[in-house]
Amino acid sequence: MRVSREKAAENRERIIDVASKLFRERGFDGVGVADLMKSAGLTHGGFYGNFESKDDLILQACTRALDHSLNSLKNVVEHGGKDALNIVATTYLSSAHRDHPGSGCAMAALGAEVARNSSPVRATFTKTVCSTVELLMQIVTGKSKRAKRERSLAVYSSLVGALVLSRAVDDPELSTEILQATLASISAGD
Amino acid sequence: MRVSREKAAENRERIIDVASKLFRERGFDGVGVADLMKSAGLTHGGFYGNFESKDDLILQACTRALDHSLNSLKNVVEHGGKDALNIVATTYLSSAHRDHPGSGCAMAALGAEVARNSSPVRATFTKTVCSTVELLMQIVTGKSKRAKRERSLAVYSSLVGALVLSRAVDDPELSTEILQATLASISAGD
DNA sequence: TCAAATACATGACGAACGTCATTTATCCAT
DNA sequence: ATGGATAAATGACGTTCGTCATGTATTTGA
Repeated sequence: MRVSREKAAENRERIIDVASKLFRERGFDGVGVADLMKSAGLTHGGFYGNFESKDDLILQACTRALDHSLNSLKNVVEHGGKDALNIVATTYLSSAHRDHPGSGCAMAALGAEVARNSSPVRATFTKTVCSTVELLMQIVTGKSKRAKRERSLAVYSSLVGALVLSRAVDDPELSTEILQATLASISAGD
Repeated sequence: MRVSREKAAENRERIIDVASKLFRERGFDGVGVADLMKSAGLTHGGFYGNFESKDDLILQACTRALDHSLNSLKNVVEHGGKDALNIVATTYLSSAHRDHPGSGCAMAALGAEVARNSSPVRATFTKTVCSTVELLMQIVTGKSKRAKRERSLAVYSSLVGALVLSRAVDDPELSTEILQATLASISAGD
């Protein structure tokens, strides 16, 4: 079966979107190509017309997920004013974010797996870390640029770590406690 | 082929040790049963005499890894005196730890994967988080027990997040910067 | 010393994996 | 309107996966 030019492009986009969601939910190895295509409403055969390989798709899906997060952050930085850091931390450390990894931070969901991946995916993650830190520097407090950068890195670490911990833990109460303690620590000015 | 009673027990222990190392290095899905047994010097067939399933081994390997980390922490808490927190943070945020996930913190290496695992493994991780926080409470500063607990949770999040980030990143300089910024933030008393 | 117990090896199973050649059906350009 | 281009479906490939039944050799207990 064939489909219009634009419908085809739309399908391609949907595959990437679905992949970026499923990878964050189940990990790279937890999603097969057939799974993926079915979730996008297609059959597995059409995959290699759109992508060179699964690794190729992983790269594109990660890029999309990271870009999306970065844009959200940029938006808050630009329009959050004085409260920007608080907004960022509160949103990131919300139970909603914790409970929906598929639409959340790829760093927290896939960071550990990416570390094992020697491929270009790591480069994309690295670039995102750089950009994220630069954005955070605009909303953290600090006497010097150096101090702001240091604090941005520390805040970023706290955010990612808290999310990973809160997701790994089985006890809802403890999970929430982790998020709130980290939020308090960040809000306290560090 | 058969082997003495104690040699068999020794083999079993070695399988768990090797598994706890390989899982942390490659993730649960990244290590097959055959791989594992070969790394332990055995063939894949003997596996199911020792373990009920791969999930069973995952549980035991995680328990071992977590216990080991917890014991290391306990040791520093008991003998580290005034500098205990600094020793913990410096060790945890060292390049050696970053570069050797196979013998390092299971929370940082497997936390995201465990979050997807509904099994008893999550319960083990939860218990370890509880114990870790209780130990950290003995070495952090804080006016009240409540404040100490909050700070312990925040420190724990920082440690895990910094390690995940530093491993995900491709650029050695940035990676080290993440570790040192987080260390500085923790040492600064928060 | 000899029989029973058992630790590991061998080899096979169905399922799922990533990949691709081929076919089918439809859009697009002529 | 028609023919070439092409998006997706079909179905198959060789691996590798987790699992297990069976075989074999050795240790252990009587």
